[in-house]
Amino acid sequence: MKIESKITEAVKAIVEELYGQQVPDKMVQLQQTRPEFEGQITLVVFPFTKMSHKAPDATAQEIGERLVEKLPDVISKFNAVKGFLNLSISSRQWISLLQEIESNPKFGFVPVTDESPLVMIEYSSPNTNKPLHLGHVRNNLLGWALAQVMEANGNKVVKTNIVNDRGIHICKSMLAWLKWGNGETPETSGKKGDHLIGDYYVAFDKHYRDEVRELVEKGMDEEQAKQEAPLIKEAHEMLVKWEQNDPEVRGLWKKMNEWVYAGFDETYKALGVSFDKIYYESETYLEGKEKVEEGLAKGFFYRREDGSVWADLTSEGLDEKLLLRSDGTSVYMTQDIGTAKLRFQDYPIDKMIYVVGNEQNYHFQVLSILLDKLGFKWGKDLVHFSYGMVELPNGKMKSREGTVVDADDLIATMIADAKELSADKVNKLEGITDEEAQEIARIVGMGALKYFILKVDARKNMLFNPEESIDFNGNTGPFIQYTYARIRSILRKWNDEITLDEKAFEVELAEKEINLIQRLQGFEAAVKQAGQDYNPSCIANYCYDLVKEYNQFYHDFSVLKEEDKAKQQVRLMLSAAVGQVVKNGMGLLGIEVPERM
RNA sequence: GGUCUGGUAGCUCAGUCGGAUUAGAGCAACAGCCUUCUAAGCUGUGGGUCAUGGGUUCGAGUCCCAUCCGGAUCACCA
Repeated sequence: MKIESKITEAVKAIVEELYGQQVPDKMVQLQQTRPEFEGQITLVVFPFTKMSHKAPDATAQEIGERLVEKLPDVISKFNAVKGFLNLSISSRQWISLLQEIESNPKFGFVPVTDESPLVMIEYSSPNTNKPLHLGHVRNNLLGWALAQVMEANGNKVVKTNIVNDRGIHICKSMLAWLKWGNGETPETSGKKGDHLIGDYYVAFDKHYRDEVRELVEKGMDEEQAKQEAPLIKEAHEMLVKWEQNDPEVRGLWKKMNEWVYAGFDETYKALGVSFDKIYYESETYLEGKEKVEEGLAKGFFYRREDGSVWADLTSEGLDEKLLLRSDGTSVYMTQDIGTAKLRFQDYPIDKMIYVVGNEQNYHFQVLSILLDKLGFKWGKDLVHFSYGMVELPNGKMKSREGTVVDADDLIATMIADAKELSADKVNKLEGITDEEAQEIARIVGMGALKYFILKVDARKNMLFNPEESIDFNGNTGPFIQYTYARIRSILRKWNDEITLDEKAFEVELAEKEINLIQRLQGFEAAVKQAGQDYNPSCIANYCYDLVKEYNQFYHDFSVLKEEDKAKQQVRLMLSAAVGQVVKNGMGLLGIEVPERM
């Protein structure tokens, strides 16, 4: 049993004895004692002063005396400062706690059982007309990390992806390829499939803008020119053919999408993300209509004179929302309803989490209400895991202006940088093969990228400076990985020494060591909080704080050889436990930790 | 304009449920530390009106209200 739980229970009993009142757990506020005071755990007694009718310090004194009587093995002494009751915990307690942490490889995780709720997480959700960029990277990393966190909190997790594989944007790429592609394929061009298609999308846009400009020069209104340009008309014709299942168009569409998927798979693999179930919009986009008709029949929605179907959400404080166009075709919202329907057929979903940018906050607010009205039990409290945009120093990323950061380029750059950096430190890594060096560079480069993105609060917009932002010093992934590698190095040399005997329990622990154990214990809370707030960033910051504290401690470690055996064992155990927790924490973020670097 | 969201050091970011006369990291600047398990590290110095004003209370960066500034969104686009 955790030390804090023991204390919490004892305090509750004492308060009842002394003041005759039962108090809830959360009224017993325990925190780490400030370094300038004696003790390790502090009870905040202010909440109890109203019951005791005594001054804060008198109340603290009173509770302290009873605590020592009640838990003599746990609390060695106490002191009261104002309303703060500082408790000194015996070394024996700390060391057995350490032992618990070290011996449990799943420390901090709640096991998943048959009764666990099923959480579905949708993330990534790319369009198939262009390669992934930095914004997608943030989405993918957050989605993956969140899936890990939810699982660590004892949920069954299904990771899903809805691929937007149809629509006018795909037709643009297809058309451009037909016109100017000369049958180019990923094989003949040597380009990754998604980049190849992306290039044709750009080509379309360029020619299209030329056409629009020409029309405007001839005196046409710009809005009209955008509608009338031959290329866009042709693209629309292609879309109509696609919807009519024209074999030729469908064949081309299929072929080009396969190229894109092959490209995406490479990027996903490099990012270390995967999915349990992929949905394609081409297969789900018609599904929503049925549900809308159902809602119409039940009177949730209404039809206007022109035939379009709307939901009136003004009573919810929102606007009216279009669900079916006047020509009967579906819109974005309808498709999401359809996808929800299919998903619920496939899985007994208890909770649905959508990892989608904050630009769609309104959309998901509406979707939640609509799904609820349509009878999805998880609709009302679906979670829109809404993350902020990634900004560049000169503003936002805009594909049209060429200010996007391509995911594949970024990954390659990070790994190359890591390799270059480690080349300077090559003296440390004598005797490793090129393959090993490459693998370490991959782990470190990706670690830097992932940590950089995940350490920031997901909700906030973040700034990404390609030149300066990613650093391998300071609060970074490599710093944490480096510490892990050093711990592994220590353990490789000393591993046999970790066999805690009875004598070790008598070791007097230094302040720093106790702080570290307390921090290790805090991992559980960090995981729990990340699950509650749907926010992986607190895990990242936890890992950093832990490693930072360990690193400071590490400098006193050199006396190890001269220390007595028992103290060595405790310290090695402490290192092992830190390594373990770091590995668990980074694992939740999808960041690998290297054995050496 | 309505709704949502953010504002903490020159820059990028933490800050748990409201807790301790002194709000933390990193980067950048300056000064130290490599015969001892990895210096991608450690130690020190300087740098703050927690946007502004009010309120709630034993106590506010944290909660409430107002104001200022930024961002998103409010399509028969996805």
